[in-house]
Amino acid sequence: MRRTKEEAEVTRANLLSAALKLFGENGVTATRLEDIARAAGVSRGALYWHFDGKGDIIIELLKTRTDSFFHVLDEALGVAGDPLDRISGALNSLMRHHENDVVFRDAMMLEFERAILDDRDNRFHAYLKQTTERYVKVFSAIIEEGKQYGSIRDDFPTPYLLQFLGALTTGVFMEYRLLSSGNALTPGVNRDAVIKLAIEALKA
Amino acid sequence: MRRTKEEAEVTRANLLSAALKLFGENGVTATRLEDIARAAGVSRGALYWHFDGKGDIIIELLKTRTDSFFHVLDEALGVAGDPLDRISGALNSLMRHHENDVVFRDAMMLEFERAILDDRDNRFHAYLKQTTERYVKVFSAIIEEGKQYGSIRDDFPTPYLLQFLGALTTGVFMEYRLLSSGNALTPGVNRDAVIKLAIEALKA
Amino acid sequence: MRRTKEEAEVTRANLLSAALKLFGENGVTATRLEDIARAAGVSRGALYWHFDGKGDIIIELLKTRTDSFFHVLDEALGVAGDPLDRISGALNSLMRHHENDVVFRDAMMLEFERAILDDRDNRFHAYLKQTTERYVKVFSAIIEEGKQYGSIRDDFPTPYLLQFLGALTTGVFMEYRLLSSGNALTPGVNRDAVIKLAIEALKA
Amino acid sequence: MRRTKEEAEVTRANLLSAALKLFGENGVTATRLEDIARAAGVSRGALYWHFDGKGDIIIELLKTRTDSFFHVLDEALGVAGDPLDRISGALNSLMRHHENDVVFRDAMMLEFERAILDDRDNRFHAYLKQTTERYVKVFSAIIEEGKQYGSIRDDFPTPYLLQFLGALTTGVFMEYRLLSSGNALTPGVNRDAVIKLAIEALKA
DNA sequence: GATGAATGAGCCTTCATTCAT
DNA sequence: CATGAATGAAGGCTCATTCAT
Repeated sequence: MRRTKEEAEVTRANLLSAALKLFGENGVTATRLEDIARAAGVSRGALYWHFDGKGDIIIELLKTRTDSFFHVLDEALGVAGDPLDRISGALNSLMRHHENDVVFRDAMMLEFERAILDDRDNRFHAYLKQTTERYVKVFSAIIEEGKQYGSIRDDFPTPYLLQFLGALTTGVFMEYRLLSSGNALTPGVNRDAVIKLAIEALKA
Repeated sequence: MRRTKEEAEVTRANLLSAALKLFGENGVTATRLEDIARAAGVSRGALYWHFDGKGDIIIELLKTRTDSFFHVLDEALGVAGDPLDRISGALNSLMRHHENDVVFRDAMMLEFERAILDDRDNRFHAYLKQTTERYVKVFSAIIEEGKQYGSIRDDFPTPYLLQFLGALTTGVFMEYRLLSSGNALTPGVNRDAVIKLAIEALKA
Repeated sequence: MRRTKEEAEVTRANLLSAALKLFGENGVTATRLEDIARAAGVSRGALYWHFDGKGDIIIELLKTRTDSFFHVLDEALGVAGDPLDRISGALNSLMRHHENDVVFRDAMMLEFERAILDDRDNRFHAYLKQTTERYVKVFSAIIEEGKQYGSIRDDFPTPYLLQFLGALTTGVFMEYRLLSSGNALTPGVNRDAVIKLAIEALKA
Repeated sequence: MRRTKEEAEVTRANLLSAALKLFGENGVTATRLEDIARAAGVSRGALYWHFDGKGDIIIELLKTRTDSFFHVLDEALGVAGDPLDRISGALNSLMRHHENDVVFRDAMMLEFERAILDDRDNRFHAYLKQTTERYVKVFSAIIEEGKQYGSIRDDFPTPYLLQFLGALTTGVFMEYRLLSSGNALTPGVNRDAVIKLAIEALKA
């Protein structure tokens, strides 16, 4: 069957979103290409026309993930005002997306997959590295800004504060993930409380 | 061939520790029974003499994990003095073990494996649940104690403080994990800083 | 590699006939999927493309067996004339097929495989039941007809005559089977004699 | 544990009867040595002390089978009187044993196991051959005797009558077997009717 | 662009057999 | 005599990947 370029694009997009959904639900390893193809309504052969294989799909998704993460982050941090408030807003925004946007959550969780972490041929490493570095840069900047501004404490080196913030964020993300597996510590995440406590810890 | 009862116990122990090590290094899914057996210096058949299969090994390891986790935790919390100091000490102890004791770290990380989280036949769920519940109980108690004692803030419900603490701990654990994959935010975890910030956030 | 639909059908048919042949020669249990695939000139993977596994192949073969058995039987019984003669003709026809058509013989013998008889998950049972019931119905009818017609003895209930006939048929079939294993009672089956004796026993 | 000679004999006998029972219930192939040993209350090692392996057990059982079969047969045929009556009695006796003596039935059925029929290394063949030949000799003799006596028809060569009789017997045995698998033609075997019909067919 | 067919490597599991104790 | 531990050869099945059409 000959298809137009637009139809092909649709197929490609369907494959990607099907893959992300299934990766999120069942994990990268447990998701077969067959599953992805079926969910996208095409055959495995079609998948191989659009992508070079499983790894290629993952890379595409990692790219998208970086984009959507920083899109949310930049928007939240890019407002005017006290940097600490903006950090608070950013945390809130990230967590809200995690809670409400399943695509966003699936994309974030991709990062914690062993299949990606233990990247034997270093295919994915670059994409993760890139995110990490940008994350560090963005947050370091705003923390520095907050110190200058006077709202963020000055008695800790920025990397330490960054680490505190990063760990907390990661931990909350994991809680969301554990919630869907029924293994979370508490029956739900109280966004406001966690953020308030984090912000207080950073406060000058 | 191992013949005596003691030698068999050694074989069994070797299999378990080989499994834990390999699960930690390469992930549960990527670890083949063949790998475990070879690392333990026996054949796959021997593995099946001691265990019912991969799942059975995982369950044994999860049991051990619970034991070692609470062993560390109880010891750290079980001293006299200000509950907040004891929490601080417990965090320190857990993180130190994570840093220095690779067996401990591998055991802790087992919990975040998708193969275990997405427990289709609910074989592992009970063991995770058990840990989670005990963790909640232990930490809730000491937080309450701290409130009574006057060193922990009283303006947040205990579950919220617990969640904050839990997320931070999980996040730091993940950082250790990411460090070994080369994907951590920072080149190392500064234990003291993270703990100090966390404790300050809880302080009355 | 077979690519077109027709070629795929050929592959499928080859797999089935190879399976039947090997089941007949070596038994169901002793036949490996590898053997079947190799005999059909394809890989084991191809086998799994066409069938769900060994059990699925068996079911297909059982279906075919029912068809070919009743095809032979109906044709032989469906002529005009004395029912007893028609029974005689049917026995003759079945035995001749057993002697000359190795595919027919293998298909018939499938039924006596323990792997099929001791059908733990009741997958095959339905197919056997179906054949048995139809066999009983067909032969009961013609025996009744023969009684009416006056050529078959009336002093025995039909089920008893049916049983006599069935046992004799089964026994002769087993003889053919034993012949190929070199364990038969006699160096060959004398069709005419056995049938004549059976028919005389039934005669009014 | 050191055991006396008598105890060892008991173990051996237990192993044999456990094996026969399990072979009868689940088939030779599906019965594991582990099953046999467990049913006999010993370990697999013990089994290997008494026997050389699965094949050795089968051979022992085949020997016993021959003995018990001819014991029943000889006793029934060895009376005085009309040979045809004695054949009738023998059939009755064999069928009665099949119906009532599970050990006898299991022993008889052993013969139809593929594992034994398709004896690749010809280990069992001799034992089967021996039975077959003796069976042929015994029945040929009594048929000849019946012809002489005048009660058995003279218009068929003895081998043909023998074959008729043998097939019928085998067929009835199979019916007993199928009964326990739930696949028999009729809900039970009517011994008297089948025998009467067979005898009439042979009658002079 | 897409499909259906086929490959082949790899994994889990079973089980007869061996053997030190 | 008997046990428990261990071996190793298969066998069934899965799945990423290839490719003619």
